[in-house]
Amino acid sequence: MSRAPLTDPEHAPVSDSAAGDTERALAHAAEHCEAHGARFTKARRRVLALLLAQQQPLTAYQLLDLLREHQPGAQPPTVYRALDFLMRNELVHRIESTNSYLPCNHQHCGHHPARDAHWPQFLLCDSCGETREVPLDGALRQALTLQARDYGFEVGARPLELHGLCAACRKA
Amino acid sequence: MSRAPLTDPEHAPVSDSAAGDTERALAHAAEHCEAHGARFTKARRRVLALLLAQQQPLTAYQLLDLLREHQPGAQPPTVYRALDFLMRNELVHRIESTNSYLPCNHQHCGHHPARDAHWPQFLLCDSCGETREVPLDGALRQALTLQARDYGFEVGARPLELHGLCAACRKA
DNA sequence: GCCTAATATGTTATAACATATCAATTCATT
DNA sequence: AATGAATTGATATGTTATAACATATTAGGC
Repeated sequence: MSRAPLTDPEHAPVSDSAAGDTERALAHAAEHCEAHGARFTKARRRVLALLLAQQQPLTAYQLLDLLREHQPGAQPPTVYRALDFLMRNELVHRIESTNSYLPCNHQHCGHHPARDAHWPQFLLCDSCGETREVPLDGALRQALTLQARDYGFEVGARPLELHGLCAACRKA
Repeated sequence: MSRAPLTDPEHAPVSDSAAGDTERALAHAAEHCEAHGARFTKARRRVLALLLAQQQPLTAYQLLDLLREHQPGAQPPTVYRALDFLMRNELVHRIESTNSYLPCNHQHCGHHPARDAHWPQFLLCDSCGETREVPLDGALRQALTLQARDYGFEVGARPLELHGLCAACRKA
C-alpha cells in the first residue's frame, strides 16, 4: 500500500481553522472520557491529536513514527494501547480493509444528538485514498437487515466499508 | 482469533457427498481456467482442494501447515501465490475482517448463469465463525448505490462483510 | 525435436501489522 | 503515607504478507 505524506500537528504549519477543529475535537474527547470515568491521558491525547491532524487514516506504524518525534522511546504497544482505548471509547475507528485508523467524526454515533446509535459507514476512494465516514441511512440499514433476515442472520452494527471512487476522482 | 480444527482432504475421512462436491468444484475450476487460458497447476489445485475440504475459511498459514503435510518444503509464497491466482480467477475469496480465505461458491457470480456479475456478500457469524457467501440482492445493491451517490461516490463491486449471528447461534 | 519467451515455483529474507508478558510507575482513594 | 487499580515502559514474540532472485516448467514458433 502506498500512502500520502503525513503531518505532525505540533511541528507542521496548519490552518487556524484546522487547528481549532483539532482543539475542539480534543476537548470533546476529554469531556466524553471524563463523563465515562475513562482517563484521557497524555499518551492517548497525543495519539488522537496526531490522527486528527491528518487528512487520511494512518496505519499504526505511521502513527508510531510520528509519535517518536516527541517521544523517541515509543514502541508498538504504546500506539496499539492508545488506539485500543480510543476505539473502546468510540473516538477512533479502525478500517479493516486498509489496516488503518482514523478519528471518529461523531456524525453517526451517540455523541451526535441527531443520530441513531453507532453504525458508521465508510466510503473509501480506491484512487486517492479519501476515507469518508458517513451515517448509515435508514433505507440501507433496513435493506441490510432484511436481506440478512432472509438467511436467518441477525446483523450487528459493524461499520461497513464501501470501496469505490470519490466525486473528485470520478471526474478525473 | 481462535479457529476450528482443520481437515486434510487426502488423509481425513470425508463423506462421499462432500468428496464428490470437492471433485465437482475442482473440475469446474479446471474448466474455468482452461477457458481463460490460465494454468490450473498442481500447486494451485492442491490449495483449492484444501480450502474446499474445510467447513470454514482458513488463514494463509493454516493452509501452509496443511500443505506441508504433502509438501514439506512449502513456504509462505507458495500459498500466497496460489491464493493470488485463485482470487484473480474468482475461485477463492479473501475475507478482510478475518484475514482468511474460502472457496467461491459460485452462487453470486458470473460462473453461475442466473446471477449478475460478481458482487458477493458474506454473512459472518461472530459466535461460531460460520462464513456464508450469499448473492447481494437487488434491493440492497440499489440501496448501497443510492446512498453512495448522495455523497458523489461510486461504489465498486467489492464483497460486503456483514458480521452478526447465524440462525443456529441466535437460538442458542 | 529444439529453442526461446513466458509463466510458475523454490528459496531466503524481510516488511508490515499486532499482541503477550512482566516490571515499574502513576493515580485515586483511604 | 499505604493500598490497589490502571497505565506505561520495555522486551520479546506472534501473525500476516511480500520482495528479490534463482531455477524449473511449459507452450508455441521454428
